Amino acid sequence: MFSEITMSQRDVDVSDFADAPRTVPSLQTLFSRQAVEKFEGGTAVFWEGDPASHVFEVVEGVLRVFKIISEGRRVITGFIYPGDLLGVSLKDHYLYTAEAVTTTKLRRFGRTRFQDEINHSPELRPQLFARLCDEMAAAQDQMVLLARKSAEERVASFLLIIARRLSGNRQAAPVIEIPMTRLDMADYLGLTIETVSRTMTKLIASGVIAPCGRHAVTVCKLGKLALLAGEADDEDKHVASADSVRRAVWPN
Amino acid sequence: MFSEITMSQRDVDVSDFADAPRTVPSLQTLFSRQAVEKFEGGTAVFWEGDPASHVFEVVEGVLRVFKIISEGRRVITGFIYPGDLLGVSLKDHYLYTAEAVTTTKLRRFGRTRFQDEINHSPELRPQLFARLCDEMAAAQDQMVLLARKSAEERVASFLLIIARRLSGNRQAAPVIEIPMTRLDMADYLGLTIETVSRTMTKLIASGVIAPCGRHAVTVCKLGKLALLAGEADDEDKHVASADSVRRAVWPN
DNA sequence: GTAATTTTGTGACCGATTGTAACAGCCCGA
DNA sequence: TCGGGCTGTTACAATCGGTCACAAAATTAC
Repeated sequence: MFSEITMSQRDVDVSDFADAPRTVPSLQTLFSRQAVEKFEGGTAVFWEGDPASHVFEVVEGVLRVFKIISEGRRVITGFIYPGDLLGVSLKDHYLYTAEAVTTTKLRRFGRTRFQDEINHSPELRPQLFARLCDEMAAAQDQMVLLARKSAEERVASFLLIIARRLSGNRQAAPVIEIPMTRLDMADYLGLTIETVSRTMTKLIASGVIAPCGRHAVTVCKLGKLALLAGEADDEDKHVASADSVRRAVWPN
Repeated sequence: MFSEITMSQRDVDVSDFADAPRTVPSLQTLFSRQAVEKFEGGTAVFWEGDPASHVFEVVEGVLRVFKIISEGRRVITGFIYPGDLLGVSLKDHYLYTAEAVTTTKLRRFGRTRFQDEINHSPELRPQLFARLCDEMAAAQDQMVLLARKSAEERVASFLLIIARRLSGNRQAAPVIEIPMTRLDMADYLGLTIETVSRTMTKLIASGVIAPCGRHAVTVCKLGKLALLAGEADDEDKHVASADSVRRAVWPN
């Protein structure tokens, strides 16, 4: 049984698929033969509790992945972008609902067949593993955000997260597309729409970002944004890693 | 590169190690040859940012795994119990600090050698995968807790979580040992020690739990506790899974 | 193209949780 | 056995974000 996981591509190079038809198999090549399916915005791909029959690769569009707890409280655990995998799981049932935010194109793969392919390929396995691990790291960052960050820090963090997603994961792009609604942002950040709205207004007023239509902003002061997001404590961490005194010794 | 993950045993049967010396290799057998190391309470096993040199198996005791963000804000992402793995990662550096809560006994394994063993064993791989997936599911539950649950729901959820850990994962034991401090609980639940204290007092006053020494409580009304934890919405989820109309069709 | 509906923005007020502080209880060593 | 330090508890005030209400803008429907 697989646990339910959503995996982002992150550091996997997509180019080796486009350029080299018969070199090292990648997770992209695995899906490339499958038909592309289209989901309109607001449509569910699968629901929490459904039998976990397939694994998906996002070709185009953005999805939200969420859980509902009693009486309309919703928690979005992540947004899924092109190149990401969706529904990778060892469990028999999906642990969350996946819904298209924008019109989305997906490729589908039978769960059992997917597992077989992964198990039999020494090249694919580490790729899947790396994605799992990245996903776990992202989940931990999200826990930090939800547990200890202020409303302003959360919104700033969110903007940085999607900025990095858009611009091939490195160096945030100047213009950030925000396809999701304020309610999506709120449910992702553990806030209300009003607070998200107010905080966005505040960030605009302080000149950190500038509105760019309804569903996009321009980042004016990237450094300030990163500072507001609470990412300014890297010195401590490097000191920690360099401090060999505090490191555990290996008696073996 | 591996992401940083902490893995719990959950549904892995430990007995096959004790009873059958030479049958299917398990993650336990992998570590069983390694020397046991002892860490006093409050001692760090490794620090966030340290080179990720080893993977650990907890033999005895409880550990906390946490990240620090600027000026003393700490987030505990998980507690590690006997049978759990610690520090499994594809990254070069640990993503969090691991510290003994109580006096702890660990077995250590070189990261590279661990990866090799996993890669070469078709039996071990799914076990590790299953743990990763369980860990991911737990992380998502934690996100739900931090994003949308009230102080009372969080504390109730916490009590249930550790109750299930203690009693072999099924059916909470009547007496729950709580080896961690209020500060640990607070940093795990995204609250302050005062709120944790007040909420515990409230749960005691309402007769849901009863104090049992300083670091343990007796669960008097398990059903009420589960209710307070916000776990009473399973009907909805089963309805969702049965409703095949809403399920995505497979055009292939 | 206009109306209906949804989404977003903004203000006033409210409430849960936090911060501050004082105190009580426990553990440990002197 | 007696402090000293740490952990935990309780009370009260402060605050951040939530709730409520409504207006404006955007999107969709007709």
